[in-house]
Amino acid sequence: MDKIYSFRHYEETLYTFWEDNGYFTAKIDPSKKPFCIILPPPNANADLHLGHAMYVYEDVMIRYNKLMGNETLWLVGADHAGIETQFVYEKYLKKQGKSRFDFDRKTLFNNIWEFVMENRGNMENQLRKLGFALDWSKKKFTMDEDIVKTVYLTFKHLYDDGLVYRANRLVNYCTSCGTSFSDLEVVDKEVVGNLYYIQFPIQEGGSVTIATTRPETYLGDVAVMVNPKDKRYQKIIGKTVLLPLINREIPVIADEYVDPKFGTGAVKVTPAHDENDFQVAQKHGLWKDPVIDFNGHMQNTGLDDIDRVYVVKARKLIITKLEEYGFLEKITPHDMVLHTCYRCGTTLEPLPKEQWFINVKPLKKKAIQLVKKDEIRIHPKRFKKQLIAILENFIDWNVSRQIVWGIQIPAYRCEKTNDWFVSVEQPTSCQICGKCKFIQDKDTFDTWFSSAQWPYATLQSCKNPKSEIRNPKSDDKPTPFFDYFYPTSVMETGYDILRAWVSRMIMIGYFETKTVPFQHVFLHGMVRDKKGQKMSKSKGNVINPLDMIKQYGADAVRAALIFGTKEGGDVVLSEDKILAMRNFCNKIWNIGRFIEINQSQSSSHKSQVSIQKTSPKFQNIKNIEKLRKEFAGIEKKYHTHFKNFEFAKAFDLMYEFVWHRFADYYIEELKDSVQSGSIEACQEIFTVFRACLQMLHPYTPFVTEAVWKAFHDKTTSIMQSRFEHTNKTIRS
RNA sequence: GGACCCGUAGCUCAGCGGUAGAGCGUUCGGUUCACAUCCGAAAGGCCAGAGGUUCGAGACCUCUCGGGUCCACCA
Repeated sequence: MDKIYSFRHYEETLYTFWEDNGYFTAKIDPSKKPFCIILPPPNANADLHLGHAMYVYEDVMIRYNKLMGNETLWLVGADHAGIETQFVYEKYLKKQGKSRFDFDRKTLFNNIWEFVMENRGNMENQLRKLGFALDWSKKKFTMDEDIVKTVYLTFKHLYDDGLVYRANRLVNYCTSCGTSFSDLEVVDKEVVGNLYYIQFPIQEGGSVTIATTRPETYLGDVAVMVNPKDKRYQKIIGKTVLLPLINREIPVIADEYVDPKFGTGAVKVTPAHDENDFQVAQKHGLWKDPVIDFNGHMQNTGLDDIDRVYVVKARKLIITKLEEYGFLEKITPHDMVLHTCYRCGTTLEPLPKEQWFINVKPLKKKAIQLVKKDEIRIHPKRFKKQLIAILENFIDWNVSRQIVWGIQIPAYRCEKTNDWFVSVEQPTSCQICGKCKFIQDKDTFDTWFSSAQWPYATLQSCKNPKSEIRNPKSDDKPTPFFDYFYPTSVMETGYDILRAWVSRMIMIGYFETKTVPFQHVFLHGMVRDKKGQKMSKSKGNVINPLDMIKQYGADAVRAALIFGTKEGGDVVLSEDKILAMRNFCNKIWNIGRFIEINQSQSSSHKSQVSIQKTSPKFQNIKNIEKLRKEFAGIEKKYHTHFKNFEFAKAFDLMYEFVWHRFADYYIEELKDSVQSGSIEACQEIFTVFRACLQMLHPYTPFVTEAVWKAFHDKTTSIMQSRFEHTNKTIRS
């Protein structure tokens, strides 16, 4: 063994060794306990960042379970990441002086497909560099044919159960990007805007002043609304207001919703352009078609010189006009939040658009039950409350996206009746009228809709290598891996996507499979820099995991993400810490080297050994026994931590023990007798060290395997070994 | 407005009812003898503040102050 552990000589070779010899490949073994984790699929098109490196927790669990003798599957896949990827591709097009409008739908889709496929390998190799024990033989992509089919089937099932509906709802629409966004994708921007006070004349005499930040939308108003308890306005409720400049008549209505303290206490109601107004108007049975179109231009306002004018410009024109005619009372500055497009920064326009929605009420009810009853257990515990709150507040899910890069919604509109039907297979004839040419919805699914099905969609599509004969009937195909590994054991992901992903997997997963998609959820924290700031390119504090791996080795980077952290807490990562962990890896290596040197020595001095044996040093025997006892305690604690999902604690424990107790104390104390060939001392040190290698292996797989091979047949792996003391120390 | 997390050594963080800890940094002393990517030693803390529970509180409870995150609302 070399003086220093040089990870560069080992990492790639060892990973290839593992992969080629099938150590990552899951089989179906009914005699073993299955343990399965589905890797949250990274964006196929993007490089990994430090957040992805946090999936090391999954590797820790997988490798631990392998050493426990369980049959493990860590399933790897890639996400098409709809909006994100299309955005990246469009930037790429822009560099070439083109845009998405230069292509038809099909060509654009195919181009993005090729673009993604070219880049996909990067991400996969980066996962390998991290040492992840992923089963590459079963890798999946969210746009694989069989996955798409599953997604279609789920949608059909939801549709058949009456949980899918089409509704004219307000969506956050970006008039520049030409697409709508989910609430989750909206970026809030705090600005100082204006509050405009406008006088509306009342037909019966007098006037009422309303305050608004969006004066141009008054042309789409359906009512003026006041609080029924507001004494100032009691007498105008039920009267008729004449909208300035156009003289359209609208009623004054009353609703608790109005806050009397805000503005003047009187509010204009514009159902087509404001989410709250939309809801209130619906309650009162009021509606008026939009006065802003999907390109951001005014329409149907009743004012010829305003129609077809861009909305920002229209606002100025209208204000000038209102002022000119004496309707504008005053303008005051006002702190407000703009909903903006995360892609281009344009202020999003709430616009009514027909979309597909999923009624989540029954789904979330069941999901809440599952979480509350611990059918799905959340680690760390504090996230349980948070998840329940998230589920309780879940509103109906808009799954339509107006982009090309995604799974096209399998919904078809009859040209004759305008009714819709949903079909998993490409229909040959209209299922409504039977003869028309029907048109498929142009929209694609929200990426999270396919992600929500990932656990069962992937497992169902895993082929059993032994029984390739498959039933052609799609609903009745054999799904041995699904049967064996589902529900999966643990879903491990960042706490930031509890809402977007975890909650939806539970809802959809249960709906489709009638069981939980995973038994445990383990959430990791965010990676931050030395100062506790989020890493971002603009701050220039981004640590590239691959650079660090190149410099310090994968084991060091992995260990640095875990060492000294609290479960679910954010991780502060610095180069210093990675360096410290590299030193620890070297320490592991050198303990092995010490043992190796002394083993060969003691075997060459066999004659001396027996002499040594007849003259026992009581001190050393005492130390050997002390070590044995102390290590038994460490083993017990280690396995308890794993049982409690306290992976960082288990690692901290090993770090402290291996370095500061085992190496610094015991080896130093027993050094003399080891070097003079004491068999007892050598054996005990080797036994403990062997077990330590196994216990460290989930965290630092490379160095432990490299050392392991130094003591064993080179064709074997530490991954074949099993914890020896497990029966004594833990109960399953 | 609702919820959650965090204030512990110079810095970044562990500690979850019983003698204040780690990594990095600092100071001093050590390399033929596994490792200088090392070893030994040292300095450095009213554990944010105030009450309370307890024989005993960084730890549990209440409040205050300070930092962060998520959600809701914003005419």
